Amino acid sequence: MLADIEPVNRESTAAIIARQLRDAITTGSLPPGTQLGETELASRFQVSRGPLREAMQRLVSEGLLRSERHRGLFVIDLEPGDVYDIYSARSAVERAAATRVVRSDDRDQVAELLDDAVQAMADADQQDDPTALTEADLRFHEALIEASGSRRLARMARTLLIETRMCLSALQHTYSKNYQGVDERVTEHNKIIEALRAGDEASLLALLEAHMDDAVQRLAPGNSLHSGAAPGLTRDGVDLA
Amino acid sequence: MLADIEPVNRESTAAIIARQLRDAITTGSLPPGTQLGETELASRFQVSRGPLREAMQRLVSEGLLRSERHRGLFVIDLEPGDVYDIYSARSAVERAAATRVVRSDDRDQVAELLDDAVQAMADADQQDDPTALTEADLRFHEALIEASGSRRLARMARTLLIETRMCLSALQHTYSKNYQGVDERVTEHNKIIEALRAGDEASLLALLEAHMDDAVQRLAPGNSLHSGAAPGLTRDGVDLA
DNA sequence: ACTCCTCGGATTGTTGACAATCATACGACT
DNA sequence: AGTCGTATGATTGTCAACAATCCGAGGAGT
Repeated sequence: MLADIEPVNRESTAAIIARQLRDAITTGSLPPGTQLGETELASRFQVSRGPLREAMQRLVSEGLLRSERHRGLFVIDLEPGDVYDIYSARSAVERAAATRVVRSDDRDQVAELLDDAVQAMADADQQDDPTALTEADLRFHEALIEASGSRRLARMARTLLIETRMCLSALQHTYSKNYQGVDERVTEHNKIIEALRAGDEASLLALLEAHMDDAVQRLAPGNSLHSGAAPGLTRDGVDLA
Repeated sequence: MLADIEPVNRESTAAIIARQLRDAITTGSLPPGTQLGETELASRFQVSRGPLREAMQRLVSEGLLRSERHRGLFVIDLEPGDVYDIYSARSAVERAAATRVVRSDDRDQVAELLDDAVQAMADADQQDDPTALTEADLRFHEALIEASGSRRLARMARTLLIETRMCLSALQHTYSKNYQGVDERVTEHNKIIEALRAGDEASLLALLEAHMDDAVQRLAPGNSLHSGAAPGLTRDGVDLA
């Protein structure tokens, strides 16, 4: 009857602004290294500097902004080692999510959601739309994590997926030229869904891990997920900023 | 020579206050459900409400505080399902950390750090000091994560370990009465170190996973990590708050 | 030409005051 | 008695002004 009409205002101003800032970083409106001028942003959001600063502090604690005292807040710069770090963390989070999903009863429903995303990937591929392809790819992983039903995994993944997008934008050149990998990527996703449907946990996790490893290989060849802890400033000095 | 004298002020006020708030939540000075009155806290920190609010927004985005508009900020209440959620997320994060450590060259150094923690656990056990025992236990896991060298894993783990402590405080009764498990716990940790020293990744990960599973069993029997996704409001309605 | 100093503009950090909302107690009405 | 409406106090949300700091330009001195 009168369900889900509960939320009146409930969302704080800082939360709204924070979300918009995240979106701006995600879409590239705020590229890495950008300083966030308080006065300008405040007037753009039609609020005072107070609520804006509160919102920005949220992104600082999420690791999307870095704060330099008396100097300002900047969108983080991704260094080469971060590619590995991000994908390593994503691998952990998504593995946990997959584990929870494959052990649940809704795995078939989830599999269908994932199918949709992969279908969208294939479509985007046929239309030569690399942006849509990445979007669909990430939607796949978002759906997987959301399906896990874990607030904490979802929160961690949100930041990681934004950072993933930042990586992809920064390495766009490397990525679009590496265009031969699309079939492989679609196949990998499909195999994952297959294992999920079959309830084959071991295969599912192995495939997922391999998938993440392939992804990091495509982005930063040489930085394997299997290559020991914290490669740090590894290979070439490609500045991802 | 003149190393590590670089940081002059560099840490923002919000960061300092946020840390203190985290500590207060960790130690139980701010129990779950507590409302954080701004005026009182501000005067206690000797700052205005502005910086305090910024700090609190950080904890909100970390999930340690929950915000109700026009009503205030409260320390989160842990519901029964959260025990599973927290340990499931921790399992993922620590697994990733362990993977990175076992593949690195410093595994022996790390193993020694972990040995210290386990030794402290044994000492605490002999002195019948359950608080020190848990502290040492958590120090073990903190050391493991820090050794991974991943900023992101460390950030995620920080929150999770605080929430773990909240669980332990809330379930103190269940825990101290379950006092028979100490030997088992020490043994589990030692086996983990052993596998790490041996460089046996498969064993290490299996042991770690089993260890986390045992932990959740001790705290919330019936909620297995192997029991499907999102048990949610599972068994008895034990209010962890 | 180079370095150092100084000064001005601009930006961030902090504060206290004001507006809006909530919670509680009290009283009127059915 | 019970319920609804109202007023009051307290708390949160927002703002604009003030203080502190940083950055760059310009000039004096070597």
